[in-house]
Amino acid sequence: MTERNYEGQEYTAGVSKPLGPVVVSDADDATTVEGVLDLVRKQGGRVTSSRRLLLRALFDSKGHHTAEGLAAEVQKQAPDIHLSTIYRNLDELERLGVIVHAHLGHGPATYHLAAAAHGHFVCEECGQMIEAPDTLFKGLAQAAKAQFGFTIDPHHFAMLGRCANCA
Amino acid sequence: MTERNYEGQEYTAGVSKPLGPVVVSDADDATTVEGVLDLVRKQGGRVTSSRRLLLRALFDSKGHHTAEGLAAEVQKQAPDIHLSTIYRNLDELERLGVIVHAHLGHGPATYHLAAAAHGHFVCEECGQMIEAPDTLFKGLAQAAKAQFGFTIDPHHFAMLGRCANCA
DNA sequence: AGACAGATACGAGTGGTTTGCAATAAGGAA
DNA sequence: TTCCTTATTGCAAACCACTCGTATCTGTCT
Repeated sequence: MTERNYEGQEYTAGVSKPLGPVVVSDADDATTVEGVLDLVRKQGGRVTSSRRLLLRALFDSKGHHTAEGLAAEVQKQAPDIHLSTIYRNLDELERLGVIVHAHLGHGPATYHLAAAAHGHFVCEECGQMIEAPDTLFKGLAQAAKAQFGFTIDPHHFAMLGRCANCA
Repeated sequence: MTERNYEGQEYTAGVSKPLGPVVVSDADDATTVEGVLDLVRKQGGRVTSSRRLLLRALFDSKGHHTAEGLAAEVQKQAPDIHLSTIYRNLDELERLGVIVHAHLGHGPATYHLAAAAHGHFVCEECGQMIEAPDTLFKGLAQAAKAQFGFTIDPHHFAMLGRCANCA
């Protein structure tokens, strides 16, 4: 079946975790802001306020965020944080496997937590986006594997088409 | 970002069409350069040399072409033809349904004859591109339709993943 | 041949992202 | 605590893939 091809570790799906007071978590627990920051530190990275604020924004609203949107969110707390810093941190978090980005159309990329990875159907007419469970791609995954030895990653680019209303 | 080679991929699947000598075709026959030019004229457009050269480039090598690649090809014959003219003509030809464009990765879009439309699998590692017959997407199409009423168009964005070698 | 609209070359602008660099600051050592 | 190293930041500029405004040119119709 289709799996993440991003170089991250495994994530248990659907875990929800109280944030609570800032307590240093014990392990490689990438399901909280502080857990990820531990991971960052462990990889030789440094815990900075832009990093923490960015993670906060990502964890607070687990939807699809553009870099610009995240910057705006972060800048509510710290207006000096530059868009290029956001991009660099997003790259870093993606490298660590904490987040992934997807392209839903011709606009900017969108970022979300890797744990919430899924496919996307986007209507070419009205732009409506549907989050598609991986099970839908099972047949395609098998066919691609059988015919070409190709392992699909259905998360990265949206599948375009027409939604029920527009078709 | 890894370098990708969209250009020069061979056209393997689907319709293959003899070009034959340049003979003005009789009807809406979009399978030859002159046939398309007839269509252009019929739509109120004008037959210009950049249009003809661009079509020649598209018909001569039926692979995936970037705008830049096509410009280079056209400019071999007529160096003054500007990239913006290529873009405007590609738009026009797409509007007429003669060509389509696809996004195979993070680089520029690629254009090819609409008659040869197909899905694409692109390896995230090595960039290899596989042309996927539409039949492969049948299961996904049915599932998307059944679950969301969504009609997929599997041609526009590539399906990323890992090829047999890189997996 | 003349008129008119569509097409062109050129250059400048745009959106989204990346990069070079000097200044700053995190985190370990002393 | 202070020092040191080097990761990170802010800023400006560059970058890529287009897109657009405009004056000029050229098919096409008459």
